[in-house]
Amino acid sequence: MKIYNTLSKKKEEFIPIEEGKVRMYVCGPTVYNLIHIGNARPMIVFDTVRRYMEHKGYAVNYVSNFTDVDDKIIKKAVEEGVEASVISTRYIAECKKDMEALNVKPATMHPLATNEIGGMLDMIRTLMEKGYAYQAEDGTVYFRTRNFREYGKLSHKNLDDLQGGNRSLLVSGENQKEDALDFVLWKPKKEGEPYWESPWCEGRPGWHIECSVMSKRYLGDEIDIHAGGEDLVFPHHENEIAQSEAANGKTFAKYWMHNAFLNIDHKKMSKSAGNFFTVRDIAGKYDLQILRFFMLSAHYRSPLNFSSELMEAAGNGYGRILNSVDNLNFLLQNASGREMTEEEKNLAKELDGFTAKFDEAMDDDFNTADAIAAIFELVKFANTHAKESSSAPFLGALKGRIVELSDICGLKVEKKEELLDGDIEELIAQRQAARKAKDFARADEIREELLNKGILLEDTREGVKWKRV
RNA sequence: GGCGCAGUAGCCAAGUGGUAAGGCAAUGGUCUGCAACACCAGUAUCCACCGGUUCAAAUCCGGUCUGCGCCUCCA
Repeated sequence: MKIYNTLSKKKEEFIPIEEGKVRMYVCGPTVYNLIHIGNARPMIVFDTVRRYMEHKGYAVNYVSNFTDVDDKIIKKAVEEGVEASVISTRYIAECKKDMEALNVKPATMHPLATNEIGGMLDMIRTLMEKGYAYQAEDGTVYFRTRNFREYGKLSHKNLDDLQGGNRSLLVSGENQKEDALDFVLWKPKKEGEPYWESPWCEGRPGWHIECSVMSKRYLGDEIDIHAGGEDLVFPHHENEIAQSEAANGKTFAKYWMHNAFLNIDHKKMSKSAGNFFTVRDIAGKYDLQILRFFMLSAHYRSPLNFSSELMEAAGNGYGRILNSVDNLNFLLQNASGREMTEEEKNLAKELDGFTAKFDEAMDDDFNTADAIAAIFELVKFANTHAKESSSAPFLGALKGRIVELSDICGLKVEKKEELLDGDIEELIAQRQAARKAKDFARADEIREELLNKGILLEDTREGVKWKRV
């Protein structure tokens, strides 16, 4: 299995630190509002990475935080006149609802920054003892960036270039810093803000320290994979590396994975530009499984544009898979339980070819677009070979394989059993009678009536099928 | 200004040295009372443009144009 590592800018063979186990940390959202569809991309992508690794037999310890102390949360709390924790608790609950609807598995552990303050104080203390941090007059604790020799190794930036780019910082009043590149580990509280006691001042942690601490606590000093959106490469992940490696004296993470952005009108989403959708907005218009399918239909390291046209197309494509499974279920209802014929046995053997293509795609840095192509080829194979006369074991094998591969992508392809209302069954029977009597006008009238109730009829060789639309 | 990514059919999107996957849309056909679903068929002599390397390039190198991202909170 190969993974593109931002650190080396190359695809590298994945070798876990501990055989059979994967320790993985994914930076989670700041919970000051409903999550937007851009937040959903890393959730979906890295959930799929996790599912594939589990499919390959790894025990994955997957940790993803919620940042629940932050300026934006405090601002919202002030606006509503409530405690910051009221805001964060509310949006963590809403985020979990969205994740479930996206079929994103809960992490092994979802730590909260505010529960980890003690660990942050310990790490900051260690950094100060080692000379990597210092306290300014106002109590702020800064990381001494120049002391970490490898600073810039992830984002491939040169310290002097950064110095130039940040020139404005030097004159913006942060002159208590020794160096413009230094970043905050701990900052003093402002009036009305949540705060914690510390050896330096009553205050709260900087943004970067929480991930270093939570990763260390739940996964250890060295982990296999650290992941997040590409905008986190600098400064967030770069700073995490500096803090963790300076404090622990060990390599922080072996593989760094970053997803590209989800764009709207080929531009990054932003509230000010007005091109901004929450996951909840989209859920009102589409099944969120379609959003998941849409995101996996492109490579995670490529920018992906979002539009209603593309969602329609994705919905149609995803519907093709659902339709195939639905058809197999329909055939299975009356299929013979006899053994597979020789011909069926030979066809069943071909199923492994689709799995091989799927695995090959996923092994190559999680090429979900290619993996989904393999599922489509499998769907076509199933549609071509599944017949009314097929045996139940054969049909079951076809369906099982589609469901298995789709499930690795986190795509639900089997509809729940739904019972028809007695009225609707009666209408279908009336339409069949009308058709038999060649009263097609009446038959079409009934079909139209059912369509208006959201029931779409299909007359197949095997009988009348229906589905909700 | 510095660093980096991308440009493949109407649309989306794989493919990174050996002669263009897959999906959506559209067309013709089979099936159907008609539809829908499904299946079959054809559909890019060519991968932004210009030059170069090679027996061979969409794939490597150089340049041009265009779009985007990071350097500041951000998935």
